[in-house]
Amino acid sequence: MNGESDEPARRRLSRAEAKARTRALLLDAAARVFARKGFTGASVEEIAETAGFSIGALYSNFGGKEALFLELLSHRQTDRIAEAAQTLDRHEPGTGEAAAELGRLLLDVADKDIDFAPLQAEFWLYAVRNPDVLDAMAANLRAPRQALEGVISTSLAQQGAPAEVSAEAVATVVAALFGGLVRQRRIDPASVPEELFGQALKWLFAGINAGTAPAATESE
Amino acid sequence: MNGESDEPARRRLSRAEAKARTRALLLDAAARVFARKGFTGASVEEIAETAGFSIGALYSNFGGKEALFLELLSHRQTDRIAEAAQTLDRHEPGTGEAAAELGRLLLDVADKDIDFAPLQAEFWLYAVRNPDVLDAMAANLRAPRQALEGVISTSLAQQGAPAEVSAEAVATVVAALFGGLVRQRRIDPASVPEELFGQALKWLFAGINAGTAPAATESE
DNA sequence: CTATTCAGATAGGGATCACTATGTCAAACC
DNA sequence: GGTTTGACATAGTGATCCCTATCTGAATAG
Repeated sequence: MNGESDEPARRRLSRAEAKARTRALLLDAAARVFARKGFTGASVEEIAETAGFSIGALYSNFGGKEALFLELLSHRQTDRIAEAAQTLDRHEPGTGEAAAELGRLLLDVADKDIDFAPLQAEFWLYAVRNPDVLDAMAANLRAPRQALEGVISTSLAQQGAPAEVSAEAVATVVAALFGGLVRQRRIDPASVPEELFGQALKWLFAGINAGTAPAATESE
Repeated sequence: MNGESDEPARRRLSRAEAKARTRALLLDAAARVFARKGFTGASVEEIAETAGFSIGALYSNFGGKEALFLELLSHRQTDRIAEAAQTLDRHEPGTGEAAAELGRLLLDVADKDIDFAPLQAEFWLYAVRNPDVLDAMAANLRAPRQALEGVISTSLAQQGAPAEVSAEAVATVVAALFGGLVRQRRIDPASVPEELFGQALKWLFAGINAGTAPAATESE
């Protein structure tokens, strides 16, 4: 956009910089307020106030409450899944290291980032209630899901898992388990100790490999 | 068609019977509307109208919108978990029969009972946002969770699983996986085929049994 | 049959909400 | 330096919502 912007020491923010900053602050505030009050429960006034701006600033940067929410839905949805994929990439799954690190990740998501899970739940509810948004959401999720799938596919090959085992299926199971455990931990933390997620993954991968040799009752 | 329990041949409903009927109809309508619009998004007018009554009828039977919601939260929360436990009780887990039946149960919950998962999500969000309700919800979930735990405990013993494996942990994993897969199927049905839940459980239980012999790096 | 009770209907009040019209002041431009 | 532009603030509007006060008519009681 700008051709001659090489000035390092700029004390005052330019117009575009200031606008970008307010946009980002409004998005952060919106994420917090939507997570705490829900989409319908959140008011644009509270969002603007939380960000330190007025309602006018919000409507100057976004089309409205729904547009602001959809912006979050599109861009803040999938960070944590990619994180899990990277963690699995660094260590081989089925080992104690990967299990321990994934346990820590689950605690981070469930306990530290307390707005994350409720916001995801709001996204899911909104998508389920608005079919057009649902398609967009499924499309957004496909990329990080495939990243996870790739990592899992590699691991399965390394471990000598049966060829019939679909990496996509395993990725879906891992993601569903992660989300389910995060939610359960918010209700009853004691029932989801730090090691549980890693332990479950150990069981899962061990079971996949164990399925190679023995004659199963079913042929699929 | 008359109830033979009390007075035979009563064509008109007594006062108490009519009131109980109205209450039940209002609760059904509330479950539908809350699931489709969310707690804040649902209006008492729409709930009353859906049930075929007026706003006055609603306030004559319940303390208000929140009381109505909490009544649902307390009584309609845990039916499906108990169902899963019964299914697991009829067949041994790890077998094809149990897997197939649980797959069918998941499809029922995800596809047929389209209001179930959104309503559960609303319950979860409300509980997360209201700590006192959260405790009550955790207490409500404990009973069916222990039923599931009991079934799993028996199965683990039958299969000769390692003694260190906690039935509570496995029950938590199974429940979290179930919920996670139901939600994922609502977003992208193709990614959660009918057999996936049963397949994942097969893997899980096979992995638990496989874990008997080898020396694990961790021990707790 | 008359009186009483009460489930449910109706109407309205007070508050909140999303959004808009308009104003203001500093940055960008000539 | 004067003009224009545009980011953000302020005030107001119509709609909606939860809840309450009041009313009606039928089921119960005497």
